[in-house]
Amino acid sequence: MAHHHHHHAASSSEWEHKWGSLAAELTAGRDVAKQLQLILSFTPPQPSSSEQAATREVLVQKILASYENALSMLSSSRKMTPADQHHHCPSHRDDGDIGTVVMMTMKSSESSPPGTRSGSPGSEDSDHDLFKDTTSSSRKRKSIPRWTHQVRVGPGMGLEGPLDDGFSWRKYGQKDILGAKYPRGYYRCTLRNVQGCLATKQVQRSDDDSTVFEITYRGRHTCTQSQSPSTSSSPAPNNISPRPSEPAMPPAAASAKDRQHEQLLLNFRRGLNVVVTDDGSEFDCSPPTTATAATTFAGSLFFPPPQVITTSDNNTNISYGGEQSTTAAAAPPATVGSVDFPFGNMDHLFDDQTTFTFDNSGFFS
DNA sequence: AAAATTTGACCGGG
DNA sequence: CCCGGTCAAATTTT
Repeated sequence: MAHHHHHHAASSSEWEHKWGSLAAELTAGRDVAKQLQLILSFTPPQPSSSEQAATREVLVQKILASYENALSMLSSSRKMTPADQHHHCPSHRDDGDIGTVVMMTMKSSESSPPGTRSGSPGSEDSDHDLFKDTTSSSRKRKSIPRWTHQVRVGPGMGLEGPLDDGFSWRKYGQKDILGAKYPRGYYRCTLRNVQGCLATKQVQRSDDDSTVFEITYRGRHTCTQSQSPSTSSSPAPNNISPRPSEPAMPPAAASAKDRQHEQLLLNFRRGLNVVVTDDGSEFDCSPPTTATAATTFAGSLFFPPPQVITTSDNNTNISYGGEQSTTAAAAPPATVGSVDFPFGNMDHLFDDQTTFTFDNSGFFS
């Protein structure tokens, strides 16, 4: 009954494949757990059930800790050697959960040299971020914030996923990518010429799973996009992909700013310190040493108050400390990660003396 | 008619 | 020179 396929090579890749899927799945779980934690933190304090609130937090924290531990174990046990460009589909959940964010990756200075593998975008991660050393003063100056969502659309269902982030895009190009089965579509914010919003995104259909889209965003919206989602209660039936080899066709839906905030908060939660120059390019800055003021923000736990540093260079430095994280004592992710903070050109919006005020939703004003 | 997409040219980094 | 990202004219969609 049990097949003992222990062919050295063949099953090896399969093993790696499974391994990658595992990592991806874990990462996804962790992210979702983080979201839940976030949501909980936003929940207004219920005096009547303060105990339950505490319990909930504890529970979520345990879940998160489990994920973190599993991930760290996984990564310590085996580091994903980029030997083959095998692309693993990130998740196999199907319980009616369609059109969901599967995974998000953030890389600033990602280089894709024309070498062995660069064909498959989204160099697999699933662990890297925790151990990124940011402590080095780091003056990388040139990288435009870039993060990738992997989105899966369900057949026959209206795609409500982040394929539509609530923003309106205009396609300005399409390119065949070497080694990719499907062309890559280039989109930019419709209000580029109106408000100078430099946000762009590119959509790439996955090579093997045509239900998976890799959406890479570059730059953050500076425009005041209308979220106006409540136009009609009955969302028009959107055809998902009319023809093959067509990357994506985002309809229109809701929650623009919500999503934005959500993402921003997620970014925050991962711990970061960011600098934005007037150029629009981002700039790493030294981690905030004032971890002493680990005040509870947004009603509860994690991130310490933000630190806004404005240089005389008309550059705006927004630095954030890492998370305080009360996770299991085993794996303290107290390391401060470096994440790009994608603001567009804030030059128009702020002066070098503008004071940023972060509200509960993580945004500024 | 106006707005959005298509598609080859163009351009810059590696 | 190759590859990927963008421009812009032509063309299609609304």
